[in-house]
Amino acid sequence: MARETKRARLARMHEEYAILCELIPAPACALDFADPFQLLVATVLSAQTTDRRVNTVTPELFDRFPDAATLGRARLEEVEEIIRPLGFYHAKSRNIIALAAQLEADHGGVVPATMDGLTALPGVGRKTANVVLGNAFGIPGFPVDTHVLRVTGRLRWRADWRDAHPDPAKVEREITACFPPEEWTDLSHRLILFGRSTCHARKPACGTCPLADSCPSAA
DNA sequence: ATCCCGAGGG
DNA sequence: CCCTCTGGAT
Repeated sequence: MARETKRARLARMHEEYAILCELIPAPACALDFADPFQLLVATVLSAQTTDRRVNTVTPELFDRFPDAATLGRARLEEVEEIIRPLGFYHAKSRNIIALAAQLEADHGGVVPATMDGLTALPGVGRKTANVVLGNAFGIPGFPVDTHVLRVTGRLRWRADWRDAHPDPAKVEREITACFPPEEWTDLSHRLILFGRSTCHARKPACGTCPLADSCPSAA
């Protein structure tokens, strides 16, 4: 196959995104918290876990520790007990307590609506920050997680698709340059769901994949 | 077995 | 660049 021109690749990206929009009808955020603080904590907890399981522990967690002031002063063991089913519970408990304490100290418990403010908090990287910015504040962002890295690589949506360990921030810049800001959050979400449901890490379901026709990596 | 909407640390 | 943190669902 001849080398794809930049223009052709951009057209393919938009076509494939349109197909994903049909494939995944409801792009609602699974972590649906109106309160930015609770969304932030829930998003931190969702690392290496499913949103469904996070939602099983958050009612009790936020019933006891509804805000930064209370969670920041929580006993470690008490938090551990509540979030134990998530796995990584020891590290995560320390993380969210430290996060809440820092948030209380630096911002009076109010979640900052900026990338710099969010990523300065312990346990918050660009991925988490972008999720919070998008879902709590309506600020366009493109969360890049392992699914997004894998899927954009396989689809060759980025120039460095050969790189086994791409820089997430670089991927974020590269992909957002190809879509209007109002589509970033939705695009990321759909790529993640697509990666989970079809474009698996080890055994991608190319046989039933709706993008197989145009995917350069399809088996 | 395989995977789960990461981030910090060495 | 690697590693670790962890339990539950499928």
